[in-house]
Amino acid sequence: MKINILKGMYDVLPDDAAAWQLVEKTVRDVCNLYGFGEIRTPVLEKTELFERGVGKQTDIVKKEMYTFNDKGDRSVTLRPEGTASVVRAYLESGLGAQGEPVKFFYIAPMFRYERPQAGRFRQHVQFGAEYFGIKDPAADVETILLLLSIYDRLDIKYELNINNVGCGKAGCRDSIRDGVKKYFERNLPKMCDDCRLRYESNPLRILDCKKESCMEITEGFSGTGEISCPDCKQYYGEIKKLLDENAIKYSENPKLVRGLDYYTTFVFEVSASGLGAQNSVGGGGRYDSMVKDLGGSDVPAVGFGSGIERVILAMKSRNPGKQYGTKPKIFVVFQGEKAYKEMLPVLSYLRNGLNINACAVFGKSLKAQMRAANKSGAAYAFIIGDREIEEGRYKLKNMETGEEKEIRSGEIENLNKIFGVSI
RNA sequence: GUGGGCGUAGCUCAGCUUGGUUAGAGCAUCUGACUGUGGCUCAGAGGGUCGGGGGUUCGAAUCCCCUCGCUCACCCCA
Repeated sequence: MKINILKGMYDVLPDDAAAWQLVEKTVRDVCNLYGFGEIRTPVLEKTELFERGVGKQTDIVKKEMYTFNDKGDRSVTLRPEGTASVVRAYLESGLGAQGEPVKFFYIAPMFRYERPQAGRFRQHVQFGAEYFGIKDPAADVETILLLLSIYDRLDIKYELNINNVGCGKAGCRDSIRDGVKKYFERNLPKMCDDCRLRYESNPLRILDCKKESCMEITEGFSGTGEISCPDCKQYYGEIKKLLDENAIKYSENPKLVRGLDYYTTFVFEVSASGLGAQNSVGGGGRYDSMVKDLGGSDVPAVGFGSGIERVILAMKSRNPGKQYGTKPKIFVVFQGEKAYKEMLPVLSYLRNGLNINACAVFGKSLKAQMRAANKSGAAYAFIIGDREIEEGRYKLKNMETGEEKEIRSGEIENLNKIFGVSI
């Protein structure tokens, strides 16, 4: 009986792995340039970490977590998002104790129990960055610059949306919530069932409703930022000014609300095309109260997360058919018993001695080996036959032009010079 | 959790409406033409529990019921 993969999971096969490696390398390179250090946290954490960090009222915590009891009867959860774990590690490591800013990045799998669809999985990999210890609009903008630099290098076309969702202080968020409720109060009978529920549980989410009837009503809403406290307004205004000064294009979306409760004042979302019904490749914002909520001191922070599957979808839709993998340089083919014995030593020498990407197949006729060489896309076929061995030479065939040249067996190390093979 | 679409060869699919020889095609694979040389062409070959179970029928890929899976969308997110 064949066992197949779990719903919402996928295997990355070699052809795709090349694209993954490119994304991962780009993330590491750019994060290093920006002074963010890699952090690797466990996949499994105490359930409470996410309940407190992400928020008990969020969909993620309420219905999407892979939660179970371990053998010690502790409730544990497969990480559904990156920030809470990083905050936990930040506190546990004591790296913030000197009061210096701390900058982390990660590339890590996340788990959410949802119904899969295009661009959405139960296990997906996010890269993200978290910037602790500085509350200054420049830090927010620098974080955005980091994310957009990665997208630029990967040749993704994107749009940046930003909003001010207010902070937790001095009734700021509360007044926004009240303002939203007040605005929708009269129209409530005309709105969808979901929104009527949201009105009580999480009024801000009404702004995000995609039902046409609700959107029409939302149209006239001034936006969350208008109602926020003076501090938030000022901070948000400075971010916009810095974005302008740094020539970062963005759209203000006064209705942008993120599904995670921990964001304060500034949120952003980056959208791209080619992701099915989804259009968000990455998002983030400021979360100035989470460190304290998780038992630390009052440390401000800003960060983002971005889904690698969606990044790759966006890359592919922008460059259809592009190959990210490498092809063998030399395909070694043989004919005869003596040649068979010489195969592995020759391959080893090409690979380990000359550092050439070399391949071969066994148990096939010469013709079949040549077919395999052709299919592999190798630049050269290196032909070893008993005849060649007796005469102390090999043949090297250019697979593109069909041209064949000879090389004496003692001079393989001169492949470069003799044939102009670029290695 | 809700709703639509789809499960036939390794892959992409036709056949199903109106049940009827050994279930097809393209691509891929293998072999040969070319006995030591790939791509192009031609000839041939292998490969199927028709997702699974039950029912109707002389007869089911085809009709009915159940079930499993995939997929897209909603909700929400990356």
